[in-house]
Amino acid sequence: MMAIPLTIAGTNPTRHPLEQPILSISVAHSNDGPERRVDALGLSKKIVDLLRDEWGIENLFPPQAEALPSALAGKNLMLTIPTASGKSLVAHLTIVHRLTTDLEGLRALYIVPLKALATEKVEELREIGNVVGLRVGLAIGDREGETGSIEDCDILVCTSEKLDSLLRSRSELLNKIGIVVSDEFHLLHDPGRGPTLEVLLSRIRHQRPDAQIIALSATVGNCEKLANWLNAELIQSDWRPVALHSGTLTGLDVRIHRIDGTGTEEWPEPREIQGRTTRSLQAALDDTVRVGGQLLVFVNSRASAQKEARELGKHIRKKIADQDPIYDPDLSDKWNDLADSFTRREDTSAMGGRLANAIRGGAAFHHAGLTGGQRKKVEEAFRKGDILCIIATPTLAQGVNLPARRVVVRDVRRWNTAAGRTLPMPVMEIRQMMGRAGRPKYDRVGDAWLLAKNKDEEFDFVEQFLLSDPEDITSKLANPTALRPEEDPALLMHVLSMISTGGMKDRDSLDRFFNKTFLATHMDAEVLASRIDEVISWLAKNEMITKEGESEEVRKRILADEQIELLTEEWEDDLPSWANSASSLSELDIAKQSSDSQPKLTPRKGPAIFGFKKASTFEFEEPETPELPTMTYRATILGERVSRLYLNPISGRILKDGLTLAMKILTGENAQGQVSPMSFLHLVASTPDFMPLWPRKGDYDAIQASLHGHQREFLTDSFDLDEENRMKGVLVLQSWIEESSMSGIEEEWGVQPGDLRGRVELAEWLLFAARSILANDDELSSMDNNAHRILVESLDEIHRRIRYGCKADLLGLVSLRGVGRVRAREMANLLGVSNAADIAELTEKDKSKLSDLRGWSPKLVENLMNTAGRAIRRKK
DNA sequence: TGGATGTACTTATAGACAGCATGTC
DNA sequence: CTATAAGTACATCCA
Repeated sequence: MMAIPLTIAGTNPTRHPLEQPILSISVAHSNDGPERRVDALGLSKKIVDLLRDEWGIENLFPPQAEALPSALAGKNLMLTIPTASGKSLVAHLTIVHRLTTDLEGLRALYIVPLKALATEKVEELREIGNVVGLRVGLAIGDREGETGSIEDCDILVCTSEKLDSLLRSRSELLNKIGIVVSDEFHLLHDPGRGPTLEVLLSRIRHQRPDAQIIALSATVGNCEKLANWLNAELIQSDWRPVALHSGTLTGLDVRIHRIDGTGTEEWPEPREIQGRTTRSLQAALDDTVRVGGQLLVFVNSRASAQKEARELGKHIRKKIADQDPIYDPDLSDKWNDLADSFTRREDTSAMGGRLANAIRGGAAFHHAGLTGGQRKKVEEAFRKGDILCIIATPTLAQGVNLPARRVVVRDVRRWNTAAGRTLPMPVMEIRQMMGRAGRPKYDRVGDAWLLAKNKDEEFDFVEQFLLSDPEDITSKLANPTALRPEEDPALLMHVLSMISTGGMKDRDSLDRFFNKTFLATHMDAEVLASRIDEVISWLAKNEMITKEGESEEVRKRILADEQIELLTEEWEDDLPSWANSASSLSELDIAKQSSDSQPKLTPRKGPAIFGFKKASTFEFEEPETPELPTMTYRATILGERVSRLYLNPISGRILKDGLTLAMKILTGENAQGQVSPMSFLHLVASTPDFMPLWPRKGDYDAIQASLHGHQREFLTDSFDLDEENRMKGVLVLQSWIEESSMSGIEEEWGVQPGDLRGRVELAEWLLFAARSILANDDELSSMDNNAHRILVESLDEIHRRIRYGCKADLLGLVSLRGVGRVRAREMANLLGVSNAADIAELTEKDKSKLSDLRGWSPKLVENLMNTAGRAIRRKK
């Protein structure tokens, strides 16, 4: 039962200039489709009651009605329907129903791409899980939630990376998994993060072939292919509970070119909104507020978001001052209160000030330069209807659910650093932004307009973004243009993880595993095999794994599997089903076997036989011969550490080399070098897991000076083209641990609060990783036990300094609850205290001195002394 | 006089996952 | 490799 969306795309014969819109109506479902009543699905009464009484749901939307019977029956499912049309309800109901009936005692995984989404899903699932006694746990990077919740819960909501990471130390986590939901499944396409999801799903299906998979995805070009890979029934629909009128805004002219909805909508006439032609956004805002709605504007840079927010805020203030009836003057007070909350003492960033300014006019901007807290406040204010408009970068579209009556997409192109120019954004992303228009339960229809400069551009936009299909999704697990294994970090990372903690310790197993990934559906098997060989050889050369020789046991297994294969003739299938995967061989495997007792390799043909071509600047290596299928591997201590720390193996290598050099410096073997906090910051900033910062024109002098002045302290000599960008990161982190204020760093380096926060977190993670690699390395500790101990302690110290953003003398204070870098410094300066014991023994005079400080109440001082007292007792 | 508008030139470019163990100002 | 818009400094216009 597959819903094929019917798209009527009629075009005007005189298409240009566009006097009439190009028509495209999507109608996906008729009303006499599958049963739509919730109480007819056989769900438990408790669930039906909750849906009716708490969530107000008695009837399903057509796509839900279509998907649920299969889902409840346990079939794999791929759902590609627009956001806000109730995808997750299908997943939620399937989970709670099956876990309380046929899958009782088993568990469910709900995989999402963003931490914020994880939190949102946990809340939804808890509500429904509570009524049937299912516990919901959360596993994301910064918070393990309630202790033990990962083991104890029935439903685990997690980010893909966190789950991948958890499986490296607790693979038994999968043992009781009965259902896996993969939300925002189209992210498989993302070069940075898609491979993790791909490997994760492959691994789950390998280990739990019977587990039900539910993939929730935005509309993509090749959804059949993806569904096929997942062995899933495809349900595809453009149906939306709130109709989406997508069109263009050219000057003041609004034309709708596409409607997605229930299929019963009327076609709106082209119209002209009121305002000035050169101020389209202001006109759009006025028009939106006039009908009582809110506006969401998408732009392609942070600066643009801030500028438009500033100007729209100013526009609104002016309208209110002019007593324009569109704008309610009473809102101003609310806006001022909200704005004040962004400029309190603790929040004195230039960014907070700009945000507050815009908010005084009822508009706000939203992008990743804001801190998590600032972003959340903006989202909250918009959701409550307190502010009228958000101008955002595209993040907002793929994050938490934040719909608006109307969306205007101002920019459809985006700067691409790799290409060095702007590129049109993917159709899918544009559609996701536009899809934010229309609030369920409040709006009958949502409008989404692409802002065009003229008719020409309007015509292009319609063709390119409104009427064309979204792009195909391809695997990013291997980089087709890579020349060296280093250019395939995803493959490096996941091959290492398979060997080290994934239980695949021979070449044949690896081959089988990767033959079942999505990558294998569109990469030549021989190319893939030689890529894996190259990666294995890199890992061996870099001391992450060792080759343990050929295994007779593996040889027997291969032969046995071949027998089964021949008997069942499964190999005729292009895509053998996962249930049989454990005993099926691809044609390649068979070709590699010979009939005599010892399996021998047949050399692979074709240009890819030597895999990565070596760039001439790198040392020439002997041509690689393909690995024997029976070759076995073992992870080294370093390899295992790197895998568990979730590091890119290249980062692991850089850290290990840097630490080795540091040891040599400490033992005197290397007399030129020096080890300082800068050494460690530079080391972690040199890894590919660290994200550099873009220097501004004026930063280069300071960066160059440091690059030369601190040369002796560097533990790694990366010849990276972006070493200046990395050095900027180092200098910003340096300012942070020297206790520069947020606004100071912002001023000096042009780094926004969210960016600083991000780099601090990265450095914290990588310093921890460095410490962990060092502490577990026998080779290094045997060089000199004392030097080793000193080095571990220095890494510890710099790790804590980064975490708290302070100099070393405050570390005894900031470890106390309620004390951060600012309070610690104030106390140290005023009273000369340096640890919990000092604080516990404050005299009355000290206490009153402290209370006199701005922001210090007597109550705060009292609490602090109690905390210090408890900390001391705990130590004893 | 102050705000809005225009011109020529320079400058900058979206985002966010991972360890570990508990709490900022 | 074919961009685009914000920011800056300064000029001009208008109520």
